[in-house]
Amino acid sequence: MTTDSNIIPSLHRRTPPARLQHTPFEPVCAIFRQYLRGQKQKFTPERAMILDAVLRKQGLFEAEILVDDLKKLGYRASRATVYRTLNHLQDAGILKQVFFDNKQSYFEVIVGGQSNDYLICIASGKVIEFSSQRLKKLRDEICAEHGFEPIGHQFHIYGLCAEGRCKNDKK
Amino acid sequence: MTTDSNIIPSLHRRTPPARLQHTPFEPVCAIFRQYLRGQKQKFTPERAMILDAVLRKQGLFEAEILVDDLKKLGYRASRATVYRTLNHLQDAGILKQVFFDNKQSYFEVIVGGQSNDYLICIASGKVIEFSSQRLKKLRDEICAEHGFEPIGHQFHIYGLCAEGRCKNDKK
DNA sequence: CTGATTGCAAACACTTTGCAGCAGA
DNA sequence: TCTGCTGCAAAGTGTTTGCAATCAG
Repeated sequence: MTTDSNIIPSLHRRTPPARLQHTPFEPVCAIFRQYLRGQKQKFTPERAMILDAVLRKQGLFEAEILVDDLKKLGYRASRATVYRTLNHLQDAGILKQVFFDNKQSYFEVIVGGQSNDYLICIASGKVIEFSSQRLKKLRDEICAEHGFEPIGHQFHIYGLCAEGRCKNDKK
Repeated sequence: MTTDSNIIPSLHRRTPPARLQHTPFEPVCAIFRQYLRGQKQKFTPERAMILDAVLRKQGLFEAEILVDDLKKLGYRASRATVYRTLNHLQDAGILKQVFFDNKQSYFEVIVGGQSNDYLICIASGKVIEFSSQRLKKLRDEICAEHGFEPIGHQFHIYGLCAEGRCKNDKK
């Protein structure tokens, strides 16, 4: 009860330095553990570390960035494990995968299942997140018209932000 | 004026069989030629064949499928040329690239710049296209609120279609 | 103790690129 | 003729997978 070992599995695997110094996360951790239990899967230190790193992110992030983040945090987890865990977190309903381009995909913490929408500036690359009740309502109406049961959605608007408009004046 | 050679460049390049048997397309061809002219690029037989194949598609299609289509049509164009031409068609405003997953991207003829939206069944894989004026209006309102100038958008709703709902009853 | 998990590196699949030869304008 | 285009195959990239060693429950 004194160490965090009752929450986080012992973190000694093949490499020593990796270590979670704190109780990594709040109720999300519980969600993940419950999900894993249901799948007869294990809550390993690697998974704990990855979840911790994920929960530090704001908005969208790439898998590769997360790999770097882990290194910077002093955690150790192979690229393969990161990818595998991201998929699990998605299945657990904690993350959502988002597609913008054909190079890579992005992830976003959703936890509750809320979905965010984006304005993406094609000039500056800036991504503005927004959330709209009207959009959700419209979505449900459209689904109803098509006998479709919505689970999630993504709404990406491509264009120019104020800044991008300036940068792009040549065009 | 009797042969189509005044529209389509001679189709003899390295391999003989490839040949466009007909005037391949309507005004879209003109759009593409004009675009190419503006870019000091050439309207080659390969590009004509690819445009022809593209205009036969309905809805979304993958680049790889198009490569196959070309073979089936008796046209010959290397994979590289197909990919390069798809990019040009996109720049010309004839095609739009769409991202659903991290495996590949999809294309869709837009020609006018209209954008379609999709209901995607996560169980059956079915994709229902729809178009909504209300959505476009809402989009513009949202952009206005954020000082954003919209150029295009994609709206993907994930969920279960009637058929998918049945298939998915186990869940 | 035993099945699940990890790390590594090889495998993958889609897409892009370098280059030498060919061809549209 | 002079750019620009094509095909080929090699290179790129993000992601997945096979496998032996290792660990969580």
